[in-house]
Order: sequence, then structure tokens, then C-alpha cells
Amino acid sequence: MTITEPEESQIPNRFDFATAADRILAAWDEAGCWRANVNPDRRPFTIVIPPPNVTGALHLGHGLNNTLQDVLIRTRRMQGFEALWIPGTDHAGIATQAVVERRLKEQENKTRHDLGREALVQRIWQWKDQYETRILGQLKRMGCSCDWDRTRFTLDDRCAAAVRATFYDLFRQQLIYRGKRLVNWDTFLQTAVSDDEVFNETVKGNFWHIRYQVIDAQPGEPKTVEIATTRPETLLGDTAIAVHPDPAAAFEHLIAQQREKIEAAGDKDRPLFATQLDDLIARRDQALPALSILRDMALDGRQVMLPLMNRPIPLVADIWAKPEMGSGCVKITPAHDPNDYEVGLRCGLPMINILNADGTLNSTAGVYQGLSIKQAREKVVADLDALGLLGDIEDRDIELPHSDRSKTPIEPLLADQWFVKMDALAQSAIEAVETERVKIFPARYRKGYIDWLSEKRDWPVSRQLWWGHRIPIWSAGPLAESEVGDLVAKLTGISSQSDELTHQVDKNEHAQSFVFVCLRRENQELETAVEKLGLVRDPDVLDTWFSSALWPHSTLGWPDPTPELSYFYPTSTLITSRDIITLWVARMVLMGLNNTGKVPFDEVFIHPKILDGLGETMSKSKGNGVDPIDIVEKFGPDALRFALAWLATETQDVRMPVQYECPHCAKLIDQTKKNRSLPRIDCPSCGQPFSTQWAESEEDRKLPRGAVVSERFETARNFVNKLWNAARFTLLHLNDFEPVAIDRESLPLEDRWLLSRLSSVTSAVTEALDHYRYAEAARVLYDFAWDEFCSLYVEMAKARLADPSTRAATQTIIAHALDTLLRLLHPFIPFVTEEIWSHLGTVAPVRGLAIGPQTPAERTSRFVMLASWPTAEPRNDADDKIERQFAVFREVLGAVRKIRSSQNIPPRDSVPVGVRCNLEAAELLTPMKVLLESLATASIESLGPQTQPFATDAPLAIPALDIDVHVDLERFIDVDAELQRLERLLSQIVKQIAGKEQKLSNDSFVSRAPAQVVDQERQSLDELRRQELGLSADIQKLRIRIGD
RNA sequence: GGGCGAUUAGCUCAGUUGGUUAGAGCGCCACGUUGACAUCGUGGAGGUCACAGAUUCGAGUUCUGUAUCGCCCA
Repeated sequence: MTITEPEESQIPNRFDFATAADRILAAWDEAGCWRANVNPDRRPFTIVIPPPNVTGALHLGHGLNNTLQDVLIRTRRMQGFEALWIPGTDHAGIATQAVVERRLKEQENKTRHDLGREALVQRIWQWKDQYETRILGQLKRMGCSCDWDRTRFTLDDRCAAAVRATFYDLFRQQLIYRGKRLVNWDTFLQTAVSDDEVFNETVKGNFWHIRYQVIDAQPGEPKTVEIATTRPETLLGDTAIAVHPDPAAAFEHLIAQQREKIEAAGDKDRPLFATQLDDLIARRDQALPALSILRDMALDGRQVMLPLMNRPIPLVADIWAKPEMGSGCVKITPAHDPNDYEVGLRCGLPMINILNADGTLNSTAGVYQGLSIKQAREKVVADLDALGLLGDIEDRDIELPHSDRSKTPIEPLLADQWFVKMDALAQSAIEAVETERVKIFPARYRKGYIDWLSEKRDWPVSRQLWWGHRIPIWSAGPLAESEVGDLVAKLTGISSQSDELTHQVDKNEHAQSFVFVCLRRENQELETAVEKLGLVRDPDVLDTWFSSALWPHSTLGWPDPTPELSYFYPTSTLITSRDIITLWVARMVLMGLNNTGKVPFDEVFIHPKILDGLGETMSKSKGNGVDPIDIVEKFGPDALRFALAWLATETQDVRMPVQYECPHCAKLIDQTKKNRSLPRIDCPSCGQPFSTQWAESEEDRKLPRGAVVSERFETARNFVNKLWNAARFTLLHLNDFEPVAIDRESLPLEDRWLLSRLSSVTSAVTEALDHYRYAEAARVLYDFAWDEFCSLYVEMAKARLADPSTRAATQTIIAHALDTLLRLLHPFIPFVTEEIWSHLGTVAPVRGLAIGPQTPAERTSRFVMLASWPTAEPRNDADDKIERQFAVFREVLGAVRKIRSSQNIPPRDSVPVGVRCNLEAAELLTPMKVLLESLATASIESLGPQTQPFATDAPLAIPALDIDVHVDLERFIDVDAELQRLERLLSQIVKQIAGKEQKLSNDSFVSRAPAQVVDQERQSLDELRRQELGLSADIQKLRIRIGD
């Protein structure tokens, strides 16, 4: 057989991901590799993507989330499942509307009211189209193998149909009702924002003390009650003053608590706590009599006069009043404070709203009508002062809620809202997790999920927005009883002909009647009919989470009984981040159960978050976000994915210091809190300016943009390169490849070792992925590919590939190994594996071990993406032995290399080596002598129990294996270096001996530790003493030599 | 205030059931390129496992407390 020279030029020595990626994506597209269809011959495996917001582009957090999903779906696809990954995006109600409104204001100085509902929604659709395209493009470039034909959007027609059907159903089950609720009102955007769109900021404010006069004070009773407030203007909406119902008990409780605190405190804190206790007791003694009187007055139904409004309001007894704070009394404004609202509910108080939507005061505020909050506050304070009702004014830091969207202060405001009744729904979702019909990984997240649902707080689903699913309710009211009867009769008439309309009659807190109609789907005719009856459609839209709660079944066609729904639903796994377990995961479970009777997914995997170098979460608004595409362009898509998977451990968030890359000189500039919010940065290296994501001005935007990258992707990029080059080596040596029959038993040791390792690695990777241990899977593959396949096997194969008598068999094995490795790595690094696969398919279209007269040759699939996942072979003793053998081999090899290195022996000079070891080890090592000689550039002069040190000896012991490695330094000796090395070794050994001796002289260790452990320690001590002797002798010899 | 998590080498992180001398990547130092790969190879230096207790013959690993940081909920 003639061996032709490998043609290196055909395969470049680096993987050119920039050009290959597009080509590979196009090939997958063309072949529809990512497509999944109802297929009774296969088991389905389904993932729905957590739909990213169309508010902005994806960052690295999404990069991680989607990488993990893709690794899983690619693995399952290769394992023979009909693997469906449904992509899509979320309309993200308020977030998206706010972004578009802000731009409208900035660029055209217009508000949404200038545009009107339809035109604004039109604009938001344009925004959505733009970002949806960008987001899906980002996912594609990352290699996400979603079924793109099934891309959905939470506001598209199919999702809308699901939302309508769900709302209608819940409404008919009487699980949807209208009620009042305090909302976080953004007076700038004039909308309610959700709790998670509110952040608290401490601002400087005041604490005003105000006196309210008691009406008809009796003898012995106070004439005024003092309260203190940070928001004096809200007194215009006060409906009560509260005092604690049992101040004595409340004080006792506090005092007991403080005593416990002192018990538990360290010496450092105790004096402070003791002082606090004294203060508390003094306070009780001083305040209790007055508070008791006030409590009695409250129980007696006494009233105080609300200043400025001259409205009598009751004294009430409620636990919200804290006897230890201020005067012990608190004003109650139920319509403008969450705590007061609760008091109002408990005490049946009226709720008076004093605000307009724009934050000015309304007509209930009397003479203050029309003023802004700030103006009203000043005037109220001045007027109180004039009346002599104002007491002290304290300076105080106040935690004030702000809207995340407009950055303006939130005003709590009472508004009509639609609610979903959570009781039974929440219970069903709790049970799904408790019974493990839905399994959550890691399990610690179960608690938060269950605790949150256990509160069973009704879900307010109205949003005062224009962007979203409009609430399908038409209402009329308040109506007289006769009108109600009339209207209901007419509605019953309509609904007798259509099952798409349902209605309810509801009375509000003032006993006024309202009629609500819900329509099941878009139906112009019905809508017109309903509106003709005088019913008006609710202007609000639904909470975004309402539509995303339906995502696992709405994307599959529900409410229609589609074949997809029955085949792919319930989905298999949901992969998401922990911050939306309650908002989203819990709601999907309860809605899935309500709508389909089945859980939406069997398993949930919660992955870590990506933090920046300062430990802060990444976000666009902070400026520390990284665009995955920047990483793709610098390091390649495979490096992005592999690095993220490698970092995705179970407990640890991913901390990722990021740098700007100067587009002029490629210098990396650490991102800091300071520079991350700048629109332009001058490169400290080349001095030239570049722009950042904040660039707004013409001038800045003209500058080239500095990518935000992280050095943490280098390891993964290097790994991809390593794999590429190992493959390149393999491919170059397969130019004349003809598969040959393999007889396993007669294979050389290193081949059997490699096959055994492949099998072990396959098991480990499969196991790790089954349990979402991505980092472990990545590490196993990295270590195997680099340290074993590249550094050992390929090195060992070189000689055999050069020998015509062994070339063919070696080719068969190495081709098989590369083939398996590519399959195992494919889910992590799909592009480079696909590229190598196609080269491999050219030189070795038929490969595998099952080649022979009896078994048909294994022909491989065109795409590794569609190839089958490797299966591990059953373990056997021979394999275990071989793996142990190689572990020993690597230790000995390492020892020789260490000695060589410490002596600065040139790499190409061969050294004589002796290995002293027991008989068993000698038996293991003898067959590997040639390999050892080649990898260590050595000649093995002697191997076994009889091996003696050389005359000019450099020893190194491997105590764990009872092996001493000796190198003959005759030709190389650098006495000083060797003396230095030996002395350092000796000092380490002396230290260890001391430790062991101490341990063994401890009677309690010798008598109580297991005999086996004690024995081991004794042997180890003997071994150390033996080494000590040897080293001392060697050192002695060298000293004499210097003396010569 | 409640809950969850983290704290291991200069940096970023692994560390399975408690048991020889605690590992990796990057960075650093030394040496090395003729054919897979300098995005490389070989070796080296570098650790009071946050702190304080407890359990144990023995603790990075188990328990309690403290500190710091992060997230979630109120």
C-alpha cells in the first residue's frame, strides 16, 4: 500500500467560524434539521422557549438560557426523540409600551394621547417587528435549533384565541371578578405598574406632626390626637385615625422580644440592646395610660375632626397602629396607602380617592383641586400651621417607591381592576409540584414556588395600557334593578343562540349593580349587538403574564384540539431563570391544569444568572449587558456556547468581568461603574475614541462601536481550536482510509484503553445531561478530548500511523473515536463538529467498529446534528484494568518529565530511566514500555522490584503507587539544580513525616479510627521514611561530588 | 423583617459518601516550534478552604453562630 502525503492545504489550521457558520446554518435550514412533526414512531420531546421580551435585544443571560435549551434539544434529537423546540417572543406589555412612549417623547416630543390608541399600538407593532427579527436572528446565529416554522408571539392571533378562550372560561367559572385595588400609579406614564416594576429609593423628606381635634371630648379625655406623616396632603383623603386595640399587650410583646434579643446577643451589642429595653419600658409607662383611653374612645365609636376638610372621621382600633411609634396613633388613608388600605378593609372604612390620573388633586380635595401633589403638600402644611394644628417637623430619610419605567415617584391609587381568583387554581399548582408531577431542579426552588402560591393572593390582571390583549369584557352600570332585569333578559336571548357570550350581574361596595358581558372570541356581529345594548368595552389590557401563562399549550394550537397538542403536550422540560418562578412558572402550571387538565411540563430546570465583574446582574439599563453576537463575532458561536455551558453549575451564579474592545487597536479595557454609562470612550492605549451602546449624538454614533466582550470565552475558543486541530491531524491521516475489520481482543493496549474511555465518557456525559449538570458534562468532555484524546492517544498513534503494518487498524480506531467525540460534543459546539463531520464523511464515509463480513458497514448520517447519540458499552473488568493501567502510566510519564524539566534536559535528548515498582505494576507497565519511551523521550533500562538507582541518579517517588522513578543524569547533570530540587523534596517529606508521626502517636486515632485507615497511615509513614533515606543519600552523594 | 444561595490560588470557578500531599482554566515564571495545534507543548511558583465555636480519632466537606455579598418575598 502506498501512503500518499496528506494534503494539508485543504484543511486550514484554524476553524474559520465566521464563514463556516453561515454555510452550516444554511445547510441545516435547507435540510430542515430542526423541524419536528407529529410522528407516532418516535417519542416526543418538547421545549417551549421562555419567550424573550421584544423590548430589546438579547444579552448573555438569554445566551445562557438558550444555550442550555439547545444543548438539551440537540441531545434528545440525537437520542431519537421527535425533538421540538418552539421559539417565540413576548409582547411584554408595559415594558415595550414604555420604551416606545419614551422614544416618542424624546424624538417627537409627543405623548401617547397625541397619537391616540390605534396609532400608538401601530408604532409598537413596528418596534416589535424590528426587535423580533433581531432576537430571532441572534438565536439563529447562536445555533439554536428551534423549529422556526412554529415561531409564535404572545400577541399573535393564535395566542389571542387562547387568551380569549381562557378568560371566557374563567369568567364563566366565576373565577374572574372586578374589585378595587391599590395600584402603583405612575403619574407620568399615567398607568399602573406592577410591583416588580417598582424600585425603592431613599430621599430626604420630613415627618410632620399634626393635631386632630376630638369631637365632644369628655372629661379625662384628650382634646386632640396627634399623628405624624410624611405625606400631609393625603390627610384630605383620611377616613379614620387608628389606635392599637390592646396597647398593653403590644408593649409586653415588644419587651419580651427585646429581652430575647439581649439573651442571644454577644457582649458587644448587649449594652445597646439593654438601653433600648430601658427606653421601651419608659415609653410604655409614659404612653400606656393615654393610649388606653384612646382605645376605649375608639371602641366607644368616638370621632375626631379632619382638619381643613372639616369632616368627622372615626377613631378605630387596629393593629396597624404601633404603640411604640410616634404618638401611637396613625392616620388612615385607605385609597392612597397599601397598609391603610388593609386597615380600611378590616374596619369597613370609606375609601376616598383624591387624585386624578395625572397626579393632580381631584374634586374630592375641595379647595386643593387642581394642585399638584407638591403644591398641595405646601398649602396643606401652611394652612395647618395657620390653624395652629401643626406640631414638630422632623427631617427624615424616606424610602419612596419609584416607577422603573419613568423614574418618577409612584402614587398608590385605588382603581377598578379585574382579578383572577387564585384559591383552587393555586392549590392545583401546589399539588402538581408536591406530587412531583412537575419536578423542579435544583429542588431548593420548590419552597419559594409553594410558599408563594400558598398565599393564594388573587391575581390582578388589568393593566391600564394600550399594548396587550384587551380585556374581553363589556360592562354597563350602575343600573337600577329594573334596568338590570331588562338587560339580562336581552343578553340571555343572545346567549341562547350563541355559546360565545356569557354575562354576570355584580354589585359593588356601594350596592350598585353592574352587568358584565364576556365574549369568547373576536366577533364583530356579537360585539355590535352588545354595544347596541349600551355596554361599553373595558379599555384596559391584560397582564402580560396572562398570555405567557398559556404559552406551553397556546403555541401548540389550544383551544383547538390539534394533533400537535395531543402529541407534543405536555412539554418535557422548561429551562428558565429563578426570578420568574412565581410570576411565570407557577402561572403556567395552574393555567395548564385549568385549560388542559395536564401539567404544562414534566420538569423545570432553573439555571444560574450571569453577573458582571462587580457581582451585579447584567442589564441593558445598567450598561453592563453583553450582546451574545459580540462574543460570536470575536470568539465564534461554539466558544460562546461551550463557555456558557461550562459555567452553568448548580449553585453558583456566573461572574463575568467584561471589557470593551477598542475597535482601532483591539486593546481590552476593563468595564467599570464609571465607564459603563459613557456614550464614548477614548482608548487609553491608542487614544482614539469609540462609541458604546449609549451613543445618541450624531457625532458619537459615527464612531466605530467598541464591542463588549469577556476574556472568559478564551478557554472555550482554545478548546474548539484544539479539537479542530486534533481532527485535522486525524483527517490528514485518513487520506487512504479503508475500513478494516477489528478484532477487539487483539487490539493494542492503547486502543482498548481509548475505547474504554469513550464508553466511560459517554456514560458520564449522558448521565450529567439527564440531570441538567451541564458544567459537569462540559468538563468531562473537555478533559477527555484534550488530556486523553489529544495529549495521549494522538501522540501514541503517530508512530503506528507511520508504520504500514499498523496504519489501517489505527485509522479505523481513530476515525471511530473522532466520530464518537463529535457526536458527544455536538450539542455544545454544533458548528465546528458539523464542519469536521462533513470532512470526516468525505475521507471516511463508512466507519465504526462493526465492520466485517457478518455485520453490514455502518454508513453515517450526512449531519452530525441528525446522527445518533453514542451508547456506552457495559463495563467489564478488562476495561477497568486498562484504565487503571493508564493512570499508572501517566504518573510515571509525569515523573520522568518533571525530572527532565528540573534538569533542563533538552526535549530531544533521550534519557535512561529506571522504574522501581512492585510486580503487579511491572506487569501493567511492561507492555507500555515503548509508548513510555516515545512520550518521555527516554529509554527504559530497568523496570521492576529489582531496579536500583543510577550512579548519578535523579529520583522521584510516586508513593500512592509504590513506584520510584529514576533518571540517569550522567550526561546531563546540573548539580546545583538537582541539589536544589532534592532538598526541596526532602523538606516536604520531613514535614509530612512529622505530621504522620504525630497522628500515629495519638492513641485515640490508633484505637478509634478504622484499622484500615491506621494501617494505611503506617505504610505511608514507612514509605516516607524510605524516601527520606534515599533522598538524604542522594543529597550526600551530590555534595561529595561538589566537594570533588 | 422572612426565605434561598454564595464566600476555596492574583482572577473566574470545580471539589461526589468526612480519610494519603485540596484541583482546573486564565494570569505569572522557566524551557521548548521541522509536519495536527503558539488559540500549542513540558514543567514550576502560588491556598490559614471568610471568621468563631461544636460533633468526630479525623472537617474544605456535618451542625450552630457571626461577618460580607447576591437574589427573592414582605
